[in-house]
Amino acid sequence: MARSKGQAPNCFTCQVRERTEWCVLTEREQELIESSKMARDYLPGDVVYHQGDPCEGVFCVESGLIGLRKIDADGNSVLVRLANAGDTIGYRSFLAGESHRLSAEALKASTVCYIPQATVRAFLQENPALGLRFLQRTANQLGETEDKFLQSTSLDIHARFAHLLLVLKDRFATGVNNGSVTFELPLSRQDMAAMIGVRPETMSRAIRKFEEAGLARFSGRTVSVPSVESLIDAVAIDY
Amino acid sequence: MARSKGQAPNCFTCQVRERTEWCVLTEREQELIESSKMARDYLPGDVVYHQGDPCEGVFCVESGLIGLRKIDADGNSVLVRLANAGDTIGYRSFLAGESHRLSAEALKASTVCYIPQATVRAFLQENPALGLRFLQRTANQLGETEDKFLQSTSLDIHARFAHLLLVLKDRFATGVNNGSVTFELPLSRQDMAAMIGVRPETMSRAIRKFEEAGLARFSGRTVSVPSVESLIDAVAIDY
DNA sequence: TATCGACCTTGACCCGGGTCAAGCTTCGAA
DNA sequence: TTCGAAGCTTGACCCGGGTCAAGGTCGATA
Repeated sequence: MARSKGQAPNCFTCQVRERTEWCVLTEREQELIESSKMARDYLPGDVVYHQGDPCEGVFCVESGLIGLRKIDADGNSVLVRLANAGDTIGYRSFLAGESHRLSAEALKASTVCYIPQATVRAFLQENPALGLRFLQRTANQLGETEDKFLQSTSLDIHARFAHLLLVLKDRFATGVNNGSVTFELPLSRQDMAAMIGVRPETMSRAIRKFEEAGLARFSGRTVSVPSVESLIDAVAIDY
Repeated sequence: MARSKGQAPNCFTCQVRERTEWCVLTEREQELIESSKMARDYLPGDVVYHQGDPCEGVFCVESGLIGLRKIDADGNSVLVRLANAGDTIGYRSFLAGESHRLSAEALKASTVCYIPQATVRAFLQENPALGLRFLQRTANQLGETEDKFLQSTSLDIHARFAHLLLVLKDRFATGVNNGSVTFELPLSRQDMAAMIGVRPETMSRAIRKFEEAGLARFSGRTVSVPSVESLIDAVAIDY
């Protein structure tokens, strides 16, 4: 499981602070966070929190990659969202005043800071800007999630898969060479399958189709997309 | 289309004020809203705003029922959410700083107040409590929408339909007589079909199945559910 | 009162993708 | 170095629900 880190990371030197919701805090408030937060390292597979756990604070990903997943009664796990460095997680449940609806699990080795409930609550009360940043973030995610729902009923599997690849590309591709991209998937096939709402068998078949169509090449977790344009077309066009 | 109302409603006498996010405003702030807002009446079918319209403020439903729908490229319309008296709508796009992603249309005769952008923006900046209320609301909806997505891939049509009926019952049923409920649907079959992600033909067949199974009786837009228990079972059990 | 257009229902057909079963690959542990 | 478990792939089969087409119902308008 997770271990405490040798040298604790520090919010002032945190590489991603500028890109988080917390950047609107004053110097004094940042000091407060610094003194109340706790940082830990997680290895792939380590769990940050379990769905159903009471929500006692929020977590800020300093580095690595965290997967948020829902596990249903039959044990099927669905990857709902990915959290990069800079993302704050667990805040939805915190804000809604519920226990965690999702589990958070490290997909890559990660460092995550824990910020206790009382600290967050106090900041939200006194600094409207922080709440507004979270409000904006939550509103955006709500829109995205609504779209995802609409897509799941209106688009067929191939379109959804193409869309997923485009999203993953934006997130994980380092560079593009005249339309062609290669990147490393941080996900198992099963997770990808669940993300677009299909069975693993169907995911396999979709991958084969994409290879045959020349839309993408898959080798283990490495994907290369010769033409991003074609992928974009595949979202819309039924072939 | 919409007409101005003879006697403008007033936020102080507004029947639903206590149940809205706005109830955290101070007396002075409520006066400000009162002076900057505009109320209108809408008849069924009237449009409050269209998807794609720039978002220039938020709307608060004083009475009636508003449907929020998404219309895709092929003209298919999907009812995404219902807004009762007391609900504020258009705030998601406002908060995310986008144009409206959905259209709002009166399903029953309704009175809706318009609160301009500048007013809302000012309140959010100065009164953290208002932002927190919206934050809580948005966080809840995000959770619900995520669940809806998960259900759309894990539950079959009958389970989803049963679930929809339970939700509509909670919203529109006036009373329950020892397990049996009768209520009036404010929706067309097409809208119900779109809500659970199926075609109208499939909705028809599902209705027939439910009648045959004795789960519910449909007559026009009137539904009666002899046993709420059985409906709840139908969500989980595959029959 | 007749007509038109939405909306709803029903039947027939078909296909996308779920299910089941078998074999393969990979990787970690003994 | 082998073993076993988990994950991935492939094939065969089948069924839920989409699609197409043909009425039916109802309310609004002339």
